Amino acid sequence: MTSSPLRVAFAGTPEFAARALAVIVEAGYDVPLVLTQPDRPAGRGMKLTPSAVKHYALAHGLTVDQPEKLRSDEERAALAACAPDVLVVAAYGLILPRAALDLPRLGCINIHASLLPRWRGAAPIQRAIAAGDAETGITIMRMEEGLDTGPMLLRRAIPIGAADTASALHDRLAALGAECIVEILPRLAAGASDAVMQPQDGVTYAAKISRAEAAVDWRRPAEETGRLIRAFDPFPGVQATLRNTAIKLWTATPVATSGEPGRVLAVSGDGITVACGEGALCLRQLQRPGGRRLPAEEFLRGFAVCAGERFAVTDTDTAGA
RNA sequence: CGCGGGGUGGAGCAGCUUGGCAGCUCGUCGGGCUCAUAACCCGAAGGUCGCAGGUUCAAAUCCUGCCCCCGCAA
Repeated sequence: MTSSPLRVAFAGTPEFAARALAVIVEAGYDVPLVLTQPDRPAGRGMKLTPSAVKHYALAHGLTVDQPEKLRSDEERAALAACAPDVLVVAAYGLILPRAALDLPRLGCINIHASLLPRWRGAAPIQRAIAAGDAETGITIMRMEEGLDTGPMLLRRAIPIGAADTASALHDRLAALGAECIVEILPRLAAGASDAVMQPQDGVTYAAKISRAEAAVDWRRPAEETGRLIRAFDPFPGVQATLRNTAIKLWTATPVATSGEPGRVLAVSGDGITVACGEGALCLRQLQRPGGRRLPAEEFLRGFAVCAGERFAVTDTDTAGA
């Protein structure tokens, strides 16, 4: 793109990373190698499925390497051989050992979907929504051996809307991350060294989403559960149990009434109002096993719910049976 | 061959096990009633029962193949 086009190797796996790769390619950089995770069994039937990054790379004639890890010289051979100026890493899912970090002439930089040092780690988008953060953003940083601890090159914030789901926020952050990476590459090529150390205060970690978190706890405040539902949309979804049937909750808005946690307070085409530990949630979009997400009105046609019924409050609570 | 549910008027579902008139709730349209009123009553329209083949006097239902959607799991 300039007199000395950068050789930009890329490492990433899901859709978030694919967006960044796309703009790097479109910006005209020489991308000699794309690293992505090995094809994994995924989806129904557990068919071996290539990552979003691999999909893009192959469609654009890029060279792809899919090592299990990057610990051995052999696994790093392709990366070493392509002699990149810089390695851009985005949601790759593999630890880069020092030997890998030292390979590119200008080092490795990472696109992270949070305002570091808040939400270092695997699930920054979901954690930011679940915690009720007013804003989040993208941080481009130089990579070190620590988990998302490197000095920051660029940091850009966006607001989190009151109705934002992880899906919606992911898309905006992916676009922002893509913007940021093509903004920073020329500066890096010009020898910029204006990286800022991350502050020691305000460090939090965004743990991976665990299965257990997907079960709704009606004893929690309605506001908190409402945020969790948005944070876990589309994956893994927040699950409730009524009459022994697993029901996923997709859209829910906190309302001011209250009652015994799990108790159905009101039912209308507008939604199903369920009491929480603090306040209540009006469930507006639900899904039962084998079914699609449905607006409350349509859901109720196939699964009648009456005021006074009670959702199971814990895993061992059979009241919802 | 990871496990499982499903495709039936516009929407959501039942019917399939044990083959025998296409059913329910909602919506739509027409009429009635007139403070149960986001109600009630009467009537009507609207469906190649996912696709293709097979068995049968007869298939939404049983058999075979295919397409599509979804839950679990990862």
